[in-house]
Amino acid sequence: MAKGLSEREKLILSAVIATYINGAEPVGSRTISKLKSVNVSPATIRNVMSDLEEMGYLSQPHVSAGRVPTPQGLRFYVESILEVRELDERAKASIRAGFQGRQELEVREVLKTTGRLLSAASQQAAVVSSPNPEQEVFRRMEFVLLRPGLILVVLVAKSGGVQNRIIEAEAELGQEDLDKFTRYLNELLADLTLNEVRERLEREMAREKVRFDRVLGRALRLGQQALPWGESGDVFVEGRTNLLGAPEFSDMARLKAIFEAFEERSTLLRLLERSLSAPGVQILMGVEAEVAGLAGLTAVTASYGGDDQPAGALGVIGPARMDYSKIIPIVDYTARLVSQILGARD
Amino acid sequence: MAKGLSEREKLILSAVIATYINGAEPVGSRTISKLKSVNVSPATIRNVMSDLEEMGYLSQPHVSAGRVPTPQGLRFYVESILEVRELDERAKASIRAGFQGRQELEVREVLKTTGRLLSAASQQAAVVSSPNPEQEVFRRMEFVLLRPGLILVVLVAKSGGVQNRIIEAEAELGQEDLDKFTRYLNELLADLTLNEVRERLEREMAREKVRFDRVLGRALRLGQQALPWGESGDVFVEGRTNLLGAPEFSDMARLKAIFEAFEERSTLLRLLERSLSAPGVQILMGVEAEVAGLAGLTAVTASYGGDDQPAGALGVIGPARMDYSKIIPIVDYTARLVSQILGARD
DNA sequence: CTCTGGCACTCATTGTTTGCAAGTGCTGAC
DNA sequence: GTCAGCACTTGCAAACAATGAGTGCCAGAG
Repeated sequence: MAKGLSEREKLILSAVIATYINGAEPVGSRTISKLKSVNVSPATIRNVMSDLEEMGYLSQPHVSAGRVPTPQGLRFYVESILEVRELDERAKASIRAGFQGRQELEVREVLKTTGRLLSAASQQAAVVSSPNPEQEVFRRMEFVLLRPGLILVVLVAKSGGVQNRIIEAEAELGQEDLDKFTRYLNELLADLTLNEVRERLEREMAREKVRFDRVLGRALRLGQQALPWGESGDVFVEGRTNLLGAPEFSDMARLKAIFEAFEERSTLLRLLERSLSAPGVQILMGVEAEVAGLAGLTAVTASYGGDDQPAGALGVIGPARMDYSKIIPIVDYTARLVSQILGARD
Repeated sequence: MAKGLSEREKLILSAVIATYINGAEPVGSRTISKLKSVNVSPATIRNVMSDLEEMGYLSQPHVSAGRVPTPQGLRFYVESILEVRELDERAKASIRAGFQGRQELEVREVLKTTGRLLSAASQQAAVVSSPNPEQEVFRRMEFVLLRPGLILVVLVAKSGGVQNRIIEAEAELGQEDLDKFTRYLNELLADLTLNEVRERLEREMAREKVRFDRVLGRALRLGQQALPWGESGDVFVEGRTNLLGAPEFSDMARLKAIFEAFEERSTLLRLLERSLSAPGVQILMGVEAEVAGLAGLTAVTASYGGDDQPAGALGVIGPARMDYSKIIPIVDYTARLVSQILGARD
């Protein structure tokens, strides 16, 4: 990317962006010249700004307004100029504190808490996806008879994640049968990933068919019914109200579109999945290409879980105009923390 | 309540309210006089309106604007004039259809679906509270060892409701011990309500102390830890975006207050709890007294579960200006439907 | 006694004009 | 290359008039 910016140009681009970030208004040359880090006259700044505009990093809403960074300008700023400092200890402590006493919670609760902390720390909306069920390691499966023909299955992963579902079955099965099934399946499937569980069930069913063992066959069939087949994971969204303050969302129609986009779990999920492939913090600017309603917003995301095999992802969504130098380390730190908390369970 | 309204006054009050409901704007005498159900001149209507204003049922935003119903006017209308017709079969069918194939879902899923259907049918925000855990009937309890000292407890109610939590325990407990506990407790607690479970556990603990049986004592202690102590139920909120369309929420600050109020589960819960005591549909107008952020909104709620012993409540929250003749039967029908679906499991 | 047409009056709203402030681009001097 | 100065553009706010919706009241008809 065009490293061809002079130090002065970088300085002024940063200044414009920084000022824009906490003002949400076009910034003019005079404003910049008054900053103490800048020691040139407004006229000079105008010249530089004009150059930057030609390069596509700034733009003017109208002729006699100040400049506003373009998405491209922001991207360049984030990638080439911004230096991400470590999160200061106080902020870290405050995030950690939010998890205090929560280590013993169920995975879903941990992720919800994560969302809350993330949105509180960033003052933006936060999204957290639940771990990919395919990678979970089987811990235990339990059948509970609710009434004849209706069975509650509880599937526990090693991470502490729990999935419940209710399935139908032959009416004559009693709780004792189910207990037998439970013991059999738990033995058979111990310590496999869900993918392996699936395979193992298939294999065993083929085998049982040969041996013609009715009881075990039934158990295996129930086991199969209980698995989450191609079910996509959950997404937790927290802190949407943080977006309501921002002046760029004073337009009702737009706001509505944004909130509706947040209801669409599947698109959010796809958005988060993008950051599973790469390590570290990812920044998606102007999410417009992907998600209709989120046009003009920016997502800062990171994956959690193992670096090699990430389980899920989390992130922050807000106006393109957000304080990246603060938010990037927040997302980064939170992702590490979540990895650590969930990781401690394996 | 002042039944002292003449037929004509009632007619005009209804007309004003009906017009206001789908216009959101002050309505004037001429507008009313043009309705075909009204056969008097604007001047007469003005006189009547003036009387109604004196009685506190209408008010004028400013001298030369039309009239707007006051909360008192709306209340009178709903209580004394409005006749709630049965929901038409098509609307019923459409709600029922939403539950199709969902009967087998876990309680939480049923309630979430309920919220979605309710908000879709009413075009307002919907709230649904989960059944009061105290009244649930114990079905089964299961301990799963996640790692030494950390135990996942799965508590299944007869209704199919599941509660998971993770508790700490002595590190030396193995899964076999836990299985023993499970069998013992499930036997001991079968078919009790959670309240009774609590008592039973206390009693048994006192007894075991005398008998000094370490193992069973431990089991009982674990059982106690697993119970939801004074945990308030969940509230599901759906369809908040429906509120974004309404013109009365174009004010940003107000909107923010409203959305923040929706985040406050406990206040919503308190709101819903009010309708547990009375049967049928309840209407809370201008929820302001109770919940700060929801000022000027109206809640239409009903309880579900048994009539004598309601389990939870659900409702719709929207601007005071909502189509009560449509919404009341929707809430009513949905509540019955949910009662039926969840009831079928006992 | 009730209803209604007519009329004067009140105000929010809308459109227009005008002045102001912010900001730019350009030019010419250092 | 830097910068002061100046002419020019444009959004925005204030001021003002015109518009129109709606009311209250009065006097006359039924």
